[in-house]
Amino acid sequence: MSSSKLLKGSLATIVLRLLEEQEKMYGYEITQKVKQLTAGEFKLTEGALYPTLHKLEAEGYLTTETQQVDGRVRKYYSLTKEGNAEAKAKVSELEDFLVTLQKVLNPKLGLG
Amino acid sequence: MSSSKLLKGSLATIVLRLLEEQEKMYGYEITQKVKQLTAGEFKLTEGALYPTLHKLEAEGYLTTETQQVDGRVRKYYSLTKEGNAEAKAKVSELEDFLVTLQKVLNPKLGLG
DNA sequence: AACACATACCTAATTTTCTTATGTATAAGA
DNA sequence: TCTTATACATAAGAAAATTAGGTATGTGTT
Repeated sequence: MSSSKLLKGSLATIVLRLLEEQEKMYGYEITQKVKQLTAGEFKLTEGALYPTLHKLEAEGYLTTETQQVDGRVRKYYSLTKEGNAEAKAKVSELEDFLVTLQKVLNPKLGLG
Repeated sequence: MSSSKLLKGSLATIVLRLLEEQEKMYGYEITQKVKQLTAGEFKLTEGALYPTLHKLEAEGYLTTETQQVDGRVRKYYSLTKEGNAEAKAKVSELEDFLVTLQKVLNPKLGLG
């Protein structure tokens, strides 16, 4: 994920989250979805995305099926049962993290 | 920073932010402050912190002064003028990032 | 036809940033 | 004396990105 090099470590969570929303997605589609959702602020690079997808598949969180569309191959990813649980866990973990981060960035809010 | 291995890339921002709040801090103090602010959820390790402090100093964002307290050395860090600007910039950048991240994690809120 | 651009996949080298594991040294408390 | 806390530091390795390439098809433009 590019454009600010922040939040390294959240890409897998983002992918899992998107697949919760949308049953099946292919790699390129994911890059476009992120671009669209963030108005171009996150530019998910392929060098980051594909290895992440492969890793999630290897870990048993995603399954794939390949389709031919207009002569081009699309590899659709979807959540396995374990992937569904992992998605919930990871998103929850990330949200907790963001709340905690706010406590550091904005100490006064948390301590009165 | 430990305990969830998330948000790699935000440590420098956190350090700069804390030094905005408190004029002078030394390394160990920063680890304890983060621990306290996050109720132990973030465990800032020394292996991550010290190199970050050294880097920020090398970049001209921090200056140091050493003090002897109870026979132990403390190396106090404070923001330079450039460090002050960098702190504002980095915190702002991180906050923007978090807002954008929410759009991905919670698409429905952003798109109606 | 030639060319650029979008679609669609992929990997490898490098860099950044962390974790883990050490090492040094002093002070305080059991 | 031994452990824990304070206080600094570095080095090896892992994780996760960036950067930079590679292959291939379709579409639109000149």
